[in-house]
Amino acid sequence: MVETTRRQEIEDVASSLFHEHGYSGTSVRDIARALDIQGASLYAHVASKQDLLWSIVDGTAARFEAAADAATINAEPEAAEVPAERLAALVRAHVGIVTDDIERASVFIHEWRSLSTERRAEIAGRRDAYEQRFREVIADGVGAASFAPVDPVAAAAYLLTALNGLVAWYRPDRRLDPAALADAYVQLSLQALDAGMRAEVPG
Amino acid sequence: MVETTRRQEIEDVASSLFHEHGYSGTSVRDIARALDIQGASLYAHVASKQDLLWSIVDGTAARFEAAADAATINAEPEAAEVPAERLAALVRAHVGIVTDDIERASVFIHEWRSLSTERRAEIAGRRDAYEQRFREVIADGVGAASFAPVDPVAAAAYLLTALNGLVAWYRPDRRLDPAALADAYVQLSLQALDAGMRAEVPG
DNA sequence: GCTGCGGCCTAACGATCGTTAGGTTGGGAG
DNA sequence: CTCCCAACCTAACGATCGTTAGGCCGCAGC
Repeated sequence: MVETTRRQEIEDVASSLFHEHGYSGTSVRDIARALDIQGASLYAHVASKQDLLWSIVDGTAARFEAAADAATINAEPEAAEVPAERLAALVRAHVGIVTDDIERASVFIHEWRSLSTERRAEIAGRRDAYEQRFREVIADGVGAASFAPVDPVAAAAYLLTALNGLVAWYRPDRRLDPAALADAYVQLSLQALDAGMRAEVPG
Repeated sequence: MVETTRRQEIEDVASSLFHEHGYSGTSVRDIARALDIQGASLYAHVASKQDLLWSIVDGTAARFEAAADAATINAEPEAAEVPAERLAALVRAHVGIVTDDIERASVFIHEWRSLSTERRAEIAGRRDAYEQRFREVIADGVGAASFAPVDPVAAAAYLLTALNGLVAWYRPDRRLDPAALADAYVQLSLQALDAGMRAEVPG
């Protein structure tokens, strides 16, 4: 059986509602109603509505970061030197986190702006550091002429917003399961940088 | 001199605030404060807060549709048959509308979910029809083997969310003006479908 | 059998929400 | 000079907001 604490249930329900109606579009009483309890009863488990948002955003940020860490480390040593391989691993990791829990990912991607000033600043920094990983791989690939010459900042933003856009349309179904989706998104992302044949015909 | 009605001013201010804090995160009194008037005074110009959102969303939807119409018509006749050219025109038109008024575009892209049920349904339909244009061009290109074999639904969603993602990060500056940005985004989008060399080496 | 406690309750607080009602002002048209 | 009308005002409405205070209940451990 699955051990699910009440706090986790609350965060699940909150993620779902924040995903559907946004943070300011969701009231504490809305969350409570979905759990069949009174609004005030939530405060036995949660310090504030902000605290709830922070738990979801911070936890999801950590999962993105951990997945990116794993993607850059676990590859075979020689693959770590090929920009296309490194980028493919980053894209696959990102898509994996998104499809694994669309609602939490959506809250992280869209609702972090509703955080308090200091927390919003922290998340902004962590997001920038995360995006920097993409910029560096792209810049490496451009430098090695295995990618087409593109502005790494614009290209990284292009790729990441495309991946994040998944939360706006993807729903798990049989026609396109998460594995096939990840394959398609890796293919599109590598091709966007004109990777693939370039690596084989240098000069 | 520019003829600016009070109603337009209000919509400008509302677009800016909806863009920054979201529809439910913005109060009528917030909008009024930015105009240096009282909240209740807004109702001399606006039927309701929802009406304001609808004006912005509906108007921006119309601008996207008109730009896509123009992009598919005004090209030279022979270019209209080349999927890569048609897609490039669609991408350039879309990026143009976004960069021309980031705030309104952002409200259209993100806040249409806050519309009332019937209006949300209408916009959902128009968005789907708009996305369908991308799907058809992609399917044509795949069928003609000028694009790599990809799922047109996933590819169209990938492209459109990448373009829409502009509102999350792009700010007009000198380093990357709208024209250069559009060029970069057209390049990335065409390459994502592996267009370009394929058209030259058929079979 | 008592204690502790997680989990939930009702009642209420001050603030803010979208919106309505009714009145005042200033400048342009007849 | 008079009239009109867009633009804005103050005051207030009922509803809902996030949150606090204080109490009740059932169950596990000593």
